[in-house]
Amino acid sequence: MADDLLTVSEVARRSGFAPSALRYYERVGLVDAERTSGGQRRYHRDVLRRLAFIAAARHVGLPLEEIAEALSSLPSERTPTKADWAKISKRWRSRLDAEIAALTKLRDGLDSCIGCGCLSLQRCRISNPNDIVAEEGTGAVFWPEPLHPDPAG
Amino acid sequence: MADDLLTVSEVARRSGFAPSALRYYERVGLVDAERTSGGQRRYHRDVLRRLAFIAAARHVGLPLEEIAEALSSLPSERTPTKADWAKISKRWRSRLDAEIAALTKLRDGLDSCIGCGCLSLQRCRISNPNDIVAEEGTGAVFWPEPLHPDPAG
DNA sequence: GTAATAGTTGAAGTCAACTTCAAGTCAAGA
DNA sequence: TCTTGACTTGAAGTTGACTTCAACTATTAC
Repeated sequence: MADDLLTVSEVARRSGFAPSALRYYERVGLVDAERTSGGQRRYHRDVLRRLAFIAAARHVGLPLEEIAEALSSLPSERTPTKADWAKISKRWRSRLDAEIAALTKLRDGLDSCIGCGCLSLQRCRISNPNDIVAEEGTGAVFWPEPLHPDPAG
Repeated sequence: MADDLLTVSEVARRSGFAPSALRYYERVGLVDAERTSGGQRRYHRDVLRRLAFIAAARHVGLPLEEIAEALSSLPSERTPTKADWAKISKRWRSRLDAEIAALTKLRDGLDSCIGCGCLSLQRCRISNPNDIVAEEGTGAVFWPEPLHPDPAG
């Protein structure tokens, strides 16, 4: 432990992820680790930053695949620099902005729907996603785009 | 079809949900339907409003269970009134506000984390959820509360 | 050296939210 | 009446993100 590498339980404790999750993340390529001669994992400190990023993204419901894609822009050999992280930050800002916008739209739409008393299903934005346009045969929907993946695949 | 009840395919078309999803929602108690003498489903128009609400909530990643709980405050027999929906709207406003706040915090935290150059893992909010407090033995995390369910149950 | 604790693997299980399938039944128009 | 398309069911399959298990091996403290 005088070494600056971390054991799996230490990483688990400090990242908040279960060891089984860490192994899973390694399997799918989200993080990696060195091995001792005996085959046990030893993590670089950098992994904590990666895991914090993963936790943040998971927390708001983003799928691992998307997270992996973002992280793939980080260099694997050297410790990522500020510029490396800035690139991810920039890309994610618009992603998060979109999510925030969708939620705001839902919240305000819900409010205005109730507030305006338009319970007739005729022109209410929230209560009438496909209904009006159904006559026109379009599949157009009120929502901007699917922000979360279809859980059923 | 002169009747004011809707067939499953019509509801599917107008709500955007697949028939199999509608059956599933019925099984778990999110929607209900009458039956013809032959056992086929016939939906009241009200179901479209319910389904629009479900679609909206699913769209932003909320789990069916939470949606079911919200909908359970609606009367099952009579058509829900403005006041009924207002109750849901009110409860959900704070839920959505929390979600929006979390995303905003993440977005701004990500920005400031990169912006401030604090890549030392010492005091960066986003990069350091558990790490600092780990020494104090707390499991405290930067994030306000889990907004999305653990996919692994 | 030895016990206790921590770690390893692969396979299988779990959960939500559905979809797909097979085998059949219903409803509506010509 | 009869055919065609819509509908029914229960059971099993799917996906993502893990967890749990069993059987075993490493590391560490004493």
